[in-house]
Amino acid sequence: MTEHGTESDLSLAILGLLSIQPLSGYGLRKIFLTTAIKAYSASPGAIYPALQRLEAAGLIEGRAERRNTRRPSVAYRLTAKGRAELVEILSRPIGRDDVMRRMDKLLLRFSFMSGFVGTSVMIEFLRALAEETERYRLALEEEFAGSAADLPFSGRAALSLGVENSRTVARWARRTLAELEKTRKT
Amino acid sequence: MTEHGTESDLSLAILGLLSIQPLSGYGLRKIFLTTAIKAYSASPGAIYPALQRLEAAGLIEGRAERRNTRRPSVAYRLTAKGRAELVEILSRPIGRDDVMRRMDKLLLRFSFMSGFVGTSVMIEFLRALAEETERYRLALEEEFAGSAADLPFSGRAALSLGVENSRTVARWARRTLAELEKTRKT
DNA sequence: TGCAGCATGTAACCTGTTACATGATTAG
DNA sequence: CTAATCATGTAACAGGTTACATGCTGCA
Repeated sequence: MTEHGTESDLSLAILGLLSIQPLSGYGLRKIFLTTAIKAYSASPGAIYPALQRLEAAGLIEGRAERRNTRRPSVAYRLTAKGRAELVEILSRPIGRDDVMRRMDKLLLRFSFMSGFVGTSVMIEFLRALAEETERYRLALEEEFAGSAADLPFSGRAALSLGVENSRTVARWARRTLAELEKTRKT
Repeated sequence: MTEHGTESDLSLAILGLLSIQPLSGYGLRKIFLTTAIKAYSASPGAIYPALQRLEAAGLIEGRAERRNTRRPSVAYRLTAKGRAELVEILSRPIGRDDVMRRMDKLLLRFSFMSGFVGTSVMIEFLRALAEETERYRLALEEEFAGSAADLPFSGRAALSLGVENSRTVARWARRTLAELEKTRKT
């Protein structure tokens, strides 16, 4: 089930960051502005409403800091429910659609996994990602083989970048999987 | 300037496809459902309103086919204004933000270029893409070097996939650029 | 005759963008 | 004291998602 207003990329990024440390809205903004967690809107018009939604859903909880001023900053942290929700999101199976259209979100999910879900979940995630991505790459290559002759130069080239990107992701997933399994045995 | 309702990925995909051949709403849907132009919503709730917006803006024009039935299908084609608009969109400069957050749109743009804009525009596009992507890759690598020690395993791994993806794109851009320049000389 | 696929559309809802507004704190 | 930065928010708008609704056409 899970409450509403909890399913966007931005919400996931917020939950993930708050799982590491409590942060204010502004603290989140700075992270979105200055680190590689790009792609997730840093605009106040997105962040503050998202925080309100997450708090209304009981997934995060804000405590006023700097009590003695009229404009207190609020440090948010995950609630137990929020932690459970994050685990649930991180543990979801990977579908073909995720690989085709939501690779960014998959990466975001993976980046928050360490220490939050067990190694077996991470292993399963990477295994499924490698498999689905390979499958998708094969489909793209078939399409390429079938239609390359009809496509203009730029269409053909764009499609072939799609193939290469899939290759890069699948290779990364297999390599990371191997690293993880090595660590586990040690 | 350019009218409203014309700037989304979906609108660009529609303009691009109609620049190749006239299509009905359903024809567009089928393409989104069955080819590599994934990532662009195939749902009627997105496509039909988008077509209405583009027609209202004077960029496309629908002609009723199958006149004698009560539910005619409508074949849309680009107007002169729509062609001009598409050329303008395809020719826009590439910014850092595009490379960080809108790579899909850049690829979509490139895929429609052949025959629609001159070789010099394509060359400039690829040159700028390679350059910006390289720059971005360097920034990611710097960030990786600076924070890898603090990051948990999965965060580090996700960041390193970001680096590899940038490498793949930059390499593709340089290679495609070389191909294009060779073709030109022939 | 009835079902699958062709074909078009609407309405409610959700969330991000842009632009604006406000006040507090700190460094020069 | 004043400018930059910290810090939080709202409102209008745009566009996509989901779900629903409708009717036609060809075929078994």
